Amino acid sequence: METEKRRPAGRPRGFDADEALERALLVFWEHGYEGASLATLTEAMGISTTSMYATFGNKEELFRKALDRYTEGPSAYVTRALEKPTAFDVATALIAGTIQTTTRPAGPHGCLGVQGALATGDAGRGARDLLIGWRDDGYTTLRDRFERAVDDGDLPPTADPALLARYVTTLGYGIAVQAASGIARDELQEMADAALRGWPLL
Amino acid sequence: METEKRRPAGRPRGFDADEALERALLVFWEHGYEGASLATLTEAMGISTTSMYATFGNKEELFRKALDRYTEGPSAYVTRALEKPTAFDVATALIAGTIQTTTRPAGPHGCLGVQGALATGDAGRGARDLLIGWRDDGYTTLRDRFERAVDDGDLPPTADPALLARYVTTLGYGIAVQAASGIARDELQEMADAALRGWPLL
DNA sequence: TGAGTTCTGCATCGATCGATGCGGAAGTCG
DNA sequence: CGACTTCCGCATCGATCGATGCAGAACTCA
Repeated sequence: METEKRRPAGRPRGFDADEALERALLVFWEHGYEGASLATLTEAMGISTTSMYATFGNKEELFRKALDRYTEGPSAYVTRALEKPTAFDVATALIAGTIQTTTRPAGPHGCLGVQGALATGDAGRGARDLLIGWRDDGYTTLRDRFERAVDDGDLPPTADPALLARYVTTLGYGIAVQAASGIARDELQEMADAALRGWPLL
Repeated sequence: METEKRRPAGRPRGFDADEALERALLVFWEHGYEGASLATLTEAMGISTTSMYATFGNKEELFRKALDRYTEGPSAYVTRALEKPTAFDVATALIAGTIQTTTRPAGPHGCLGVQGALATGDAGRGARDLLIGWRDDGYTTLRDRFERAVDDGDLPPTADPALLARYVTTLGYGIAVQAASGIARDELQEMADAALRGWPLL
């Protein structure tokens, strides 16, 4: 196979698409899908609307790609947390990661997966449904992880993986809302420590 | 004082302002501040934009009044919950009320105070800040209630009222997000029961 | 009845929304 | 070089945004 990177014919792109997407992600994260206008987005990305449409398709596709980048970037703590050895460690790392990510001193407060498009008009329905699916994927993955923990004997047989996953995600979404309101990181972490003290809620 | 209701001079209003506000509330609740256009609002209210502006001021004022109506209507369970005899009863009633209100079979799912304007553009900043204040008021009132519970000996002296209030509100916001995603009422209630099993988180 | 007040239907405002057409610039090829 | 491909700056599209001017309708007063 040709690993050789041949430059494609035609005029090369005058900007870094990855960096432009990162800028777009930050705008969507801070203002939400509907609150982020094309003008605001393209200005932050440093490109014209023409280049944006040529490179990313349209606003909804741009949002979709920004969400993917969010999942693999700021939200990568989720994947790492799921690999922790015990269910308790998973839950603890998940909540800690949520708090860290939603209260970064530099960068938007809150979670893109929550505030990106929670309630929208017709124009934002695509983004809203996309985020509903995104959140549901997170829940399902976490539930599966807890089911495995029951099978492994890490969690007692009486534990309810679906309930535990619902609890942890609920806590995470609630933290995201608190963070969007500007609540401090330390206060949220103290609360979260207490919230997981009764784990696994039996 | 004159209790006699004199009809004001001039042409009387051709619609019920209270009912129009209720309709507007439902639209804001479902689509959020930015997602609710004037056209959508006035169509649901059954009046013209002229009448809307004459009666309610502008879109932001309309939202403000809709939020007040929300507080005294669908969200009135908060006031009732705070009057419960014990802190545990307060927390339980608060969460149960949240679940009931955010998952009404008829009517929008979720909480206006959360999804009304969580992340917005410049145009929605007023509504966003209004809701931040609304949520903060709820937190403060709840914290005060828990402080009273400590003073009364209802909660142990080691209990942290601020932490408990932060926990209950976080749970409530998380439930609101789950409800906006369409999660069923029963599942949320089971989860909430388990979440309050460790009360008061010591 | 006539003066004064208020409400409403219609038309429309400038601004912004997301999205596109076009022609020239900037490259890779033979 | 000349042919071909791609990208970008500029202008602009129709639709919708929130908001208003105006004239007449509908009412209370004296």
